Amino acid sequence: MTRRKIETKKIENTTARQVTFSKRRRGLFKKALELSTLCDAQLALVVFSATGKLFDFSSPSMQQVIGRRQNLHSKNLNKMDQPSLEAQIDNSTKTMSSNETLERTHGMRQMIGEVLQQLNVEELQKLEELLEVGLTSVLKTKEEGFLGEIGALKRKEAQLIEDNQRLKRQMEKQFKIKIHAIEQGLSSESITNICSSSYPPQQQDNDDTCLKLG
Amino acid sequence: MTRRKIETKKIENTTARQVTFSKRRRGLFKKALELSTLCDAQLALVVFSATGKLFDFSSPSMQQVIGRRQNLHSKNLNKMDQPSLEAQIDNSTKTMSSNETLERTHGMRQMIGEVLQQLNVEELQKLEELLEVGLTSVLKTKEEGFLGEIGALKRKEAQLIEDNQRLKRQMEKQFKIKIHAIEQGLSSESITNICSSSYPPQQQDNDDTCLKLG
DNA sequence: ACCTATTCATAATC
DNA sequence: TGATTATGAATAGGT
Repeated sequence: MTRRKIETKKIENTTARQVTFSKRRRGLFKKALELSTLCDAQLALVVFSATGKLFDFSSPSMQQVIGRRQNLHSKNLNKMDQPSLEAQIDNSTKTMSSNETLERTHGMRQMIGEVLQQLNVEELQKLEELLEVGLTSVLKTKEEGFLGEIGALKRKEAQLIEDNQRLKRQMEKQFKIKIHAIEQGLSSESITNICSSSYPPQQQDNDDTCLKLG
Repeated sequence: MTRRKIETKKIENTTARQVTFSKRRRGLFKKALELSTLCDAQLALVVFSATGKLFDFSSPSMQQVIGRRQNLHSKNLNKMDQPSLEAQIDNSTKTMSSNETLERTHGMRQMIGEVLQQLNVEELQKLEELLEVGLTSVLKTKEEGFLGEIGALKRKEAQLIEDNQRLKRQMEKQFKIKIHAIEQGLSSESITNICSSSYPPQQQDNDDTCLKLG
């Protein structure tokens, strides 16, 4: 917002967008740090660039800030319908007689959210087995589905990138041929069978495109 | 940063701190929104004021952004080796700044074994249910993360398709220019049917693009 | 909540 | 990338 005002809309030019992203990201993280420092606030900031790179900052730990928010959130949900995690633990503690145990269990309640957040897939699966919960196969299936979709999209992306590069190379060739033809004073052979083309998919999966000339 | 520069340190005066918090919080959220809009970035911002009030913003959903980050995180952890649950808790403890939380978490870790020993069957069953609920919520977060990743890939794909189309249009222009140049020196018959296209589908999804020249 | 005097952030440019 | 700079924004201190 300086040499000229800019409207708050997606920047279409890719390189300009990346440059702006870098600059503004730095600015944003600086401001975030300042806010948390100056005002003693807890803060978590997570940013994914359009290219998929991760940037984050938090104070104190990401787990704590995110966890704190999720606790609040589940409390609010609790007011409405189903009993929250919290309520369930409270309920389970009612049967305990010893204050000591009660307090410990209270601590466990807080711990559960934080610890579970940190488990990776393997450990979650181990825990599931340990608890003899029968969810594993279902969840695995679901997860595999996501992984499959992501894999497919990535392959598609790779193909499109390849196509882009090919198109660019072809454009270069076209230029050269054109220049050559013009320089040579245009012999007819030079353009015989000059074109056979097929194009990458446009919308769904396959879409053939033919250049109409003349 | 205006009538006078301010040093980046906690503002001791309470009211001044609150005023600054309000002003800067607005600024920060505005910048965050701008970054996500201008640069097509995924972004999550969570702020707790010193008084405990929550402010947040995210694009797309908080679950998607946070989940995407956590998926990445556990992916990275998996690349190295399999840190035990214990090791992860130790590790996470290191990142915590608050002594209170640190001690609490430490205590909780020790507690796991002890408490579990003391629980009766009924309590164990309740804990089991509880953990199941916790697991479900964590896995939900994980799923949301996949959705975030899928969304990002789809945008990327759309962008690439757009680029492809633009390149195609440019190529078409080049052909026309070239043909025009040629027409000026050649009979029109010589360029009749100059273009024949073939579309050999190569893979499953995407056609290859190939111009045969000269 | 509103007002500036300043400092800061950053779009355009190279 | 990394600098430079002109300019628009954010905001500290004051009312």
